[in-house]
Amino acid sequence: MEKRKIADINISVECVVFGYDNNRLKVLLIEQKPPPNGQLSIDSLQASIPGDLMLASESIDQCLHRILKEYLGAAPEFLKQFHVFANPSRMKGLIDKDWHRQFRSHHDKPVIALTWYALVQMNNFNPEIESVGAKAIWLDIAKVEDLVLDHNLILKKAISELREDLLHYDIGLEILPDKFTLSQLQNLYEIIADEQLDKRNFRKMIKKMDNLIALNEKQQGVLHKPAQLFRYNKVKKELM
Amino acid sequence: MEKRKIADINISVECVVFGYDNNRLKVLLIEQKPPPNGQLSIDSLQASIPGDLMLASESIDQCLHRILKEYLGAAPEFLKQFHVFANPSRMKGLIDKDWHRQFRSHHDKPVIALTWYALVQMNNFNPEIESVGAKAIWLDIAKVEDLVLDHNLILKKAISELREDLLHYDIGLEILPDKFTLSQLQNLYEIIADEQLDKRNFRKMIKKMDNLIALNEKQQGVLHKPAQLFRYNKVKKELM
DNA sequence: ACAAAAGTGTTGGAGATACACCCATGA
DNA sequence: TCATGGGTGTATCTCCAACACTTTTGT
Repeated sequence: MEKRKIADINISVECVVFGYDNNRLKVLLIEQKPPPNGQLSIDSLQASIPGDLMLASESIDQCLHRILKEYLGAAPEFLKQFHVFANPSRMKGLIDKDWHRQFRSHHDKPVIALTWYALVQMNNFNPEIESVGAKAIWLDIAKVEDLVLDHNLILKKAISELREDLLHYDIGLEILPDKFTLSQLQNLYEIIADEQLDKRNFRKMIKKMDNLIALNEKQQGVLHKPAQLFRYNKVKKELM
Repeated sequence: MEKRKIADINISVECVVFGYDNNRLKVLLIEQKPPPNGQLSIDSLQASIPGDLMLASESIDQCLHRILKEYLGAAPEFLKQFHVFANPSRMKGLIDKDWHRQFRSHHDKPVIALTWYALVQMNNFNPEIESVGAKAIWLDIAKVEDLVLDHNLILKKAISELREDLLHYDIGLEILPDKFTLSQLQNLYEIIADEQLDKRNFRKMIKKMDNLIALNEKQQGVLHKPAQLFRYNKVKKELM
């Protein structure tokens, strides 16, 4: 084989984590804290999607789980890889390069990002704690502003992937609290599908699911007729 | 940031190229020729999917196009990225390692494969020529045997991806010759979907496509009633 | 005339859509 | 008693699936 120079690049793993609370679809974002040594040239710190470069000691999967452990405390059950971001211009601007040097690596190697999205029940995870050097926050997806690098694009693509997956997986099982009302479930579907649904038709549709269980229990403390609570009968499904 | 060792890996780009001929779905495979210096420890050379490591001088896209140029002579119009193969065991066996050292790189770094599939009109490409050090052949997908590394898995995943995409893209437009009969089109759909279709229902379905044009032309030299020929009205579609 | 594939419509059923009123609770 | 969201059934329409015979050509 002729002599040739193989590309020297880094791999990053990024995971868009979705949660649901108070009738809003939320995404987990990381705000880095400026380091004490103060070498930082970035004025206003933009938030990022949880992620990191893959380390020499780990596989892709291990890297993904390390990231989730760090920011969520544990790995969610629902994880799906959805895209590769390899556009050379994804880390072009000076601010992006500063951010990357500061929080990821001093190398200037190109980075190819492998991206997953995760669905979590927000009450089972408590990332509101501040971890070392970073703060995790849940933000309404409608209120996300400028993120670092191409993370807005990654988020956008994750949402569109989630939308496509809406009818293929039991999204509600993964993201709703253990007990929920049918209106909550419908609201979740409406947010993800980005369209209004007819209440009666929606109920006909979801009542075909045989893993949806009606409980002998009702909402409490609401200003109207209390809704019946439901839960999912959790059956493990295989993801690819 | 603490000191930490970033993973040192290589990226490979692999492209499963599908063609259609004589009522058979075909895939382009590469048979490497043993090099003259004879350092090869591999007895029977297995075929591989066209691909290569990404080089330092190129982007992912450039790498993909270099590979397609080398084996096809040109880049197909339809290209879709479909998966990332990063399982550490994908290059585990001794034969795999030998093959990789011989034809890809002497490094023993882990390789993450980014995979595309392509659809081509076989009569517009002529890869039957022998390029330097390798021979390209079209093989009926039903007759593919052992490939190198995890390329059987990559092919299998490509086929299942193609199957899922069958109803979302005009597969026939990309892969059939310019003029074709409705029976050819139906046969193509049947091979990909792996099920028999009803002729009348199929025609009802595909005649909804407004980019399918009936020609004033018929098949020639067949032993039965000659079929009408059709073509697609090519309208550029955007892939993601 | 025969062999071989081309070409062509209708019907029934399932599933999706559209739509409006009464109910239970807390304030 | 009022405000709020919870809960329910029917009629229509659209789409899909099943199904068989006639036509045109070459030999």
